[in-house]
Amino acid sequence: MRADAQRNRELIATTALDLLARRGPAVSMEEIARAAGLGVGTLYRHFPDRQSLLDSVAATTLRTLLAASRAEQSSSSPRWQVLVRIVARCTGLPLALISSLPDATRVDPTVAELVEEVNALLKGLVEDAQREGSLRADLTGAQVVGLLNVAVCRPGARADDPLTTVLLDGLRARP
Amino acid sequence: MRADAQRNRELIATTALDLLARRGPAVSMEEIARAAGLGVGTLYRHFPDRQSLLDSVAATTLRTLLAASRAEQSSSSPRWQVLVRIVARCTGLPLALISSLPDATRVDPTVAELVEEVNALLKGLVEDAQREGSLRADLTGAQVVGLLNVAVCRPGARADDPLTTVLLDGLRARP
DNA sequence: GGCCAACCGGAGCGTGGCCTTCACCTTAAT
DNA sequence: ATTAAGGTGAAGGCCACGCTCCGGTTGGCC
Repeated sequence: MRADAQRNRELIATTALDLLARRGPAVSMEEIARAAGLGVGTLYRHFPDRQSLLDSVAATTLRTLLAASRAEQSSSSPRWQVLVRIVARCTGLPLALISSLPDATRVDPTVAELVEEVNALLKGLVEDAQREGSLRADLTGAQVVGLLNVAVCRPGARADDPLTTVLLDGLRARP
Repeated sequence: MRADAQRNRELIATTALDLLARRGPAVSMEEIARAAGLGVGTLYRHFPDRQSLLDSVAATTLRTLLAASRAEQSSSSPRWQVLVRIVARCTGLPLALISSLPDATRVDPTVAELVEEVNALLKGLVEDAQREGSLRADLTGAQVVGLLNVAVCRPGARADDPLTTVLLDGLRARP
């Protein structure tokens, strides 16, 4: 593969991720192309169609997140700290957008599996934190993961958002 | 006006509000018509175009909310209780959707003014609660109103949502 | 009951945006 | 210099949505 081709392929992926995170899942191919400083045709040279581009971005992002989360998980820090760090990593990622907004039947099986793994890891972590006594115990693991999804994986979210801060404080166990 | 016409007009308004709250601001005229058990033509008999229907729904909703909020505000309850009750009333209303999602220039001036009034009232209430010592003081009134908007006025939100509960707990002042 | 105007229905038109293609041009690599 | 891989963006095709319109229906009134 030619050097410029590889550069452009990565440029497309990172630009698409950025736009998806900032403007939501409805970004058009032309928007991505313009933001990357390329023509639309170039996008189709690298990805057979729009869905493939989205799936590729989602898979890469999820794999990175999963690896980082596993590393974080095997640390000896309190589970609460681990959870906070993972949440910080997740903020702004278009995870919920990719996993739930397009009807769940059409998603790439690889992506679906990765989403499942991330959710399972998060759920386990939440329940561990509850056993540790640092996270409020009046919600199920699935509920916590669900509310993190809608609060944290929304377009434009940032790790130092007031919403993220307040939400994490609200998840802390009460004395 | 004939009796069935008035019934249908109200049916359209309530159905549209319900769908906007549950499915977001992109609901089509045909979706609203189907959900109301009517034809599309009937919608256009009562509202000249889609925007008018949305504006009408928004104005009615905002007026109701504003009246209820003012009543609540003049009660003698702690400001925190007042705020919680108003938030409960707001959950699920497509307020942010109507006020911010369509570019702010095209909104009906009446709606824009009502949104402004609601936001001002909320901001004042938040600041009063901060002075009262019941609401955390490390955020500006505008920030709190902003996060309430995205958290509470999202499609599918409910007053007993885990997210709403956790968020309110996170807004409580710490001992 | 009978009349009429108001009302309802939903197929269909026009439009705009979006994905995708393709014929031609550019450029990296040898 | 050569050549094949890569890039371009205007044009095509498609689809969903807003909106219209006319034939059928229904409520109000004498």
